[in-house]
This record gives sequence, C-alpha cells and structure tokens, in this order.
Amino acid sequence: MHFFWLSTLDSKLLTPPPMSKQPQTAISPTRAENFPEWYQQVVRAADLAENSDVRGCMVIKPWGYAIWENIERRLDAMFKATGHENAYFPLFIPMSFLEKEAEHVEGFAKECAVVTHHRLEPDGKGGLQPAPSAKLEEPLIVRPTSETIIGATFARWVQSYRDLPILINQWANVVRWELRTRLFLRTAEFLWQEGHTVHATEAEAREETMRMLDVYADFAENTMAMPVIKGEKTAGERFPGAVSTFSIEALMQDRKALQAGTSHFLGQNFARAQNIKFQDENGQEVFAWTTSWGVSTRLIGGLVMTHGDDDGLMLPPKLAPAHVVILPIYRNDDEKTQVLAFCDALEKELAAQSFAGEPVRVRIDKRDLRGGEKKWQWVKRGVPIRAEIGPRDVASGKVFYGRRDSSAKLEAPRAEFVTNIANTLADIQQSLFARALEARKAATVQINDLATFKEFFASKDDEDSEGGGLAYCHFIESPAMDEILKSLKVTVRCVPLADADEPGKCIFTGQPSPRRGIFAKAY
RNA sequence: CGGGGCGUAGCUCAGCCUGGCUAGAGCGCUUGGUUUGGGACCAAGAGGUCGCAUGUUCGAAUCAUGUCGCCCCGACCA
Repeated sequence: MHFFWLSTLDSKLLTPPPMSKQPQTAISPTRAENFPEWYQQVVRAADLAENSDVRGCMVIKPWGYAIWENIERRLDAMFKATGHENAYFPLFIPMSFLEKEAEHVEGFAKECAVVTHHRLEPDGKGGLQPAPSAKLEEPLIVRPTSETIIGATFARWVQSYRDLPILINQWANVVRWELRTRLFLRTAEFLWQEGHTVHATEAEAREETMRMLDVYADFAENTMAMPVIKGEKTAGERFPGAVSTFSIEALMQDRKALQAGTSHFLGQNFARAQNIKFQDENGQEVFAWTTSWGVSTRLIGGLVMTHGDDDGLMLPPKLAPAHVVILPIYRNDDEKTQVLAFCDALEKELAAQSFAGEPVRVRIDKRDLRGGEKKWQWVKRGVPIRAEIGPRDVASGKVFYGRRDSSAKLEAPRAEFVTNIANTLADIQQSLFARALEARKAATVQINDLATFKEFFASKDDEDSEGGGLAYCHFIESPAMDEILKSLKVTVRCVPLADADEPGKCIFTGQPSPRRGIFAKAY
C-alpha cells in the first residue's frame, strides 16, 4: 500500500509541469530562441508537411499541398503567357545520358538514386530481393534534373531553324540523394518545375534566360511577397554544365540567404553533348543554344521563413488556400441556426468577390471545437483573415475579424467587410512584402575590408548580436577567397544585376574588382 | 563516410545505473456530463509482444553480444 502511494506520488512529482494554458506564443521555441527548431514547429503546426517513412522524403499534407497548387497555378499561367507549353518526360534516365556532359556528371553523380533491377523475387527468408535474372543491361537513374533526357528528345525534334524556338516546361518530381534533409528546404525527393528551351541564336537564348529570371523575381515579389535580388552566380556556384547561372536570392528572418529560383544559360554545351543541331537559313548545320530554369517546393520553406512569426505561418493572400476563414460562435441551437445562416450568407457574398483575378476563397469551420482552439489552428496555418461571427454580430449586422498580419481586432458592417475584402487582402499582401523588404534592408551592409567582413559573419546568430546578413563586397574569385569563405561558412550568393559597375578592390586579395557581389550564409 | 546519441501507447517521454509480481505519465483519441466571444473542466474508456535476434538468469524494458532503423554534429547540395 505504502509502496503504491509512493510510486504514484513520485511519478507525479517527476512529471514535467504541464504546458502553460496560455502561452505567449503559439509556437515554441520562438524564432529568437532557436530558429531552426522554430521552423520545424511551424511546418508541423501549420499542417504543411511531415516526415515520411522514407528517409529524407516528406509527406506534403493538404494545407501545404494547396499552397504548392497555388504556386503551380500562378507560375504556370506566367509560363504560358511567355509562350511556353507543358510536357512530361520520363522519371528514369539511362545512366549513359548523364555521362555525356562532363561537368554535369560531376555535379550530380554523387546524389543519384540508381535502378538496377526490374523484378523482385522471394529471398527464401520470407522477404524479397531484386531478382538476379532481372538485372538491367544499363542502370537507370532517377532524374535529379532532366537536361539530358529532354536534350536527347529535343535532338530529334529539331532539324530546321523553323523548328525553333522550342519552349517547354514540365512539372515533376526529382530525386537528389541528400544526406542532411530539412522539410521543404532540402529533401531527397522534391516537386518542381523545370523549363527547357532551345534557340537558334545565342542572343535569343540569353534573352530567354533573363526573361525567366524576371518571371521568377516577379512571382517571388508580387505573389509570394518575398523580396529577392536577381544576380549572376559565380563560376564556383554555377549549375554543372551551364555557361552562366542566374538566381533570385532572398534573405530569411535569421539572416541566411535562400536561393529561391535559378535560370541557366547553357550555351551550346548540352547541344554539343546531345547533338541538338539544325540547319540555319543558309543551309549550314549548327548547334542550338539551350536554357533551363526551375523553382521547387523549396519556395514553401522560403515562405515560412520570410513571413512566419512566433504564432506560426503567415500566408500572402495570393497563395493562401483560404483567404478568409469564418468561425461561427454560438451557445445553443437557436444561436447556432442564426449564426450559421449568417455565416453561410457571408460565405456566398465573399465568394462572389474576387481578389488578384481569382474568386475570394472562403471556408467556414463548423467543426465542433472550442472557439479558442479553432481560432489558433487557423492562426498557425496563416490564414490572412479570420471572421469570428457570434450572435452579437448577427444582431448588429457586423463582422468581427482579425488580420493575421497584425494583432488588431477589427469590426466592420457586413456589407462593407464584403465589398472591402479585396482591398483588405491587397493591403495584407502589401504589408507582408513591405515588412520583409524592411527586414532585408536592416540586415544588409556594404563592407570594404576583410576584418569587418570577418567580424560581421563571425558574430553569433544567437543572443542580441544579430549576426550576419547580406554583405555587398568587392571580390575576385580565388582560392584564397574560397578558403576564407569556407572557414566562415559564408558563400557568394550572386553578383546583383541591378547594380552598376563600381570599380574597387577585392577585399580578399586586393585585386581590382569591377563590381560588388553579395555574401551571406545560406541554406 | 568519420564523431556522438536514441529506439517503451498515435505524439513527447519517464522507468534501465542497482533485473522481480498486472510497464507508467503528459498530450492526443473515444464516450458521457458541465462549460461557451475563446487555445476549457470533470468522469469513464480504448490503446504497448518495451526496434529485432541471440545469449546470461529461476526471472530481462532493465545486463551482454549482434543486427536493423532513426536523429544530431562534420565533408556535399535547389
């Protein structure tokens, strides 16, 4: 008996105190406390994705996938508007295809999944094994990117200059066998789009490369509300096999940079490797010029780290699966009938409005949950506007609502709320961008000497030092620079296109440098 | 592939050092009740071959050996 009491008491005493009933923030730890952990918690709390049974691969949950669908739909429209068509190419690529472009092999060989058999058989121990008799003549690799298989196809499609340009995009999954993975930011399998184009002239291909970079920047800033810097990658950071690589770079709230999209001018490298050639107007047989460009589900990670706060995700309205969530509040059946009638009508009125060229997306959450919990679920998921409708609002014909981008509680007559909805959403979209831009400005510096550079990046990210950020510096690529950067875990992000030439001296070697590059720690 | 850690309920973990009778907690879930402009409370309940294998022992979640898997830190990456 005594023994029982003791053990019961003990287990109670040793149990950690229950979570406080009203924590300050919906997500813990906060961004300031532990940013990487905060990121993981937001991805989970916002129902975006979870780890799967397959190492390094994620399950994208409905809310997260709905965001991806919105990204896909809007980007796809932009691709179509610039003359591209969608097609689909195989998941498997013959290994020999990868071998054709030397730099390309080197870049991807280390992280390829390889298919070697086409049949399983019992292993005699109750399990299965690849059947030795079913070994493939030539192994297939699971595409890490599709330049080679698409290039081989294009080689057949192109004979005359009249066949050009070819402007193709594919939405697909790719596999890169990454060792260290993080949901959305780096997973072994991810979803993306890859554009592949073929042109008759270098100028045209270069123009295409820049056009798509502009499309990405436009999308990032105007749809994702994520400010980006367009720039060219240095030789060291270039896509394997490309002549030049351009990217859009965003700065996250922890002051680390995220490459959010890339556009490559491939020159004639892949055309040569894959024999993409055509007869020009003069009857001459010449190699074509190609480009490729892509963005991935990584953008969702960027979204989280650009706009999220300590209460969870904060979605830019243009990508939010729901613009408005209506939360009915009632105590009894009488109120329920009235409130729900009001909510249903409100839903219809809102859905008849449009925002950014699409109908306003509304959900009513009728689940039988406590109001508080229900509200917080939607806060964490980042819905731009929550309308909380109770009997008082029904009686007064008003809508009580909260904006995710501010903690303000607002109230408006129903009709006004409805007619203003597009404006409110536009305002939220704008405020998210402005805030992110402000944060980037605050974290951006110009540095002209190595000592300051080292100090800037050596400072810890924790405490109040607010270490790191984006540094604009003069540089010339060199082994000396690489070594210093490596020791600081800093990378050259790009050489911004917007900046004018400004002669100076490389802060690493003192050599003359024509313009500045941006440096940052990166994802 | 180097260095460290962990596998116990759906989730987070306690118990293991010092083996012992019916293996625990919190959260979540189900049911009933009380609440209701707010992340509620009370009660009852479902849920575990303690990663797997072998060994030591009268007896293994606990000890030993092996094995598989996962996580963290390094070298590489959208």
